Amino acid sequence: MTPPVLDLAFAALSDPTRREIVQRLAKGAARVTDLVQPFDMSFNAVSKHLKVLERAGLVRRTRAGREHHIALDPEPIRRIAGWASRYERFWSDRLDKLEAFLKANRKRD
Amino acid sequence: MTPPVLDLAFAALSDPTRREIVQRLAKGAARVTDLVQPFDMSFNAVSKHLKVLERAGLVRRTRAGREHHIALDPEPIRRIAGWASRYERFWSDRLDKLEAFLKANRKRD
DNA sequence: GCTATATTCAACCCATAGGTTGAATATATG
DNA sequence: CATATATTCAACCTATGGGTTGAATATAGC
Repeated sequence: MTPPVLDLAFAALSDPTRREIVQRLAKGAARVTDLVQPFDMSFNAVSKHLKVLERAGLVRRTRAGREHHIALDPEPIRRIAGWASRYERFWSDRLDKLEAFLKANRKRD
Repeated sequence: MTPPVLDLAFAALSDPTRREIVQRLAKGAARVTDLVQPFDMSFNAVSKHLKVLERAGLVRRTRAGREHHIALDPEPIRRIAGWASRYERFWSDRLDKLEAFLKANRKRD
């Protein structure tokens, strides 16, 4: 049973619009309207993207009157980095590995 | 124009079955049949997952007769790690950031 | 050459994703 | 109070995802 936290985080970040929002939020929290502004897309579309980010835990929402303040929560990104780091060892010697495999499975003649 | 390489890699890794396949491949290349075995799922379903991983560049396929040998290409994972590392700074001081934001936007009375 | 094995291709199904538009809701402000 | 602003909710549309089954294709081995 893999907890779905990585599922949601990876899925949320697979959309370029959402990654752009995350990047924007790295510079500081913002209101929904502020986040809509750079995009050529309806307000509602961005609002939906924010809900996806929120569900994935990448973003926290605090209501202040009629305004919602959206702040980055980098914890899921940290989890992703942790997951990816398991393959660091690979980043240097993948060609060696492939070679070794091909050698091991070479037809014996 | 963000090249879609991260889109594809993040999307591919959002599925737990595919992450499991990647993990399995970290131990060495394998044939399609070998990769199907651990899953309670049709051969064709796994074959489709492999195509997704291949399209995302996470996996390389070399045909050897009727067998296809699937090997991990960790480069996209490296790219993801690079993307995520931009938020490392955040991993320690996000609470400070949130606090600062709330303070800055506190109603003046 | 015939049969078994490894694999993809194609068609289909249903759920979800990403976008739209048109309300509804809640809070500010003159 | 009336109106403008900030935001979600709901319904809809089309495309894609993940799975199935049933071929088709290519290679291996007797």
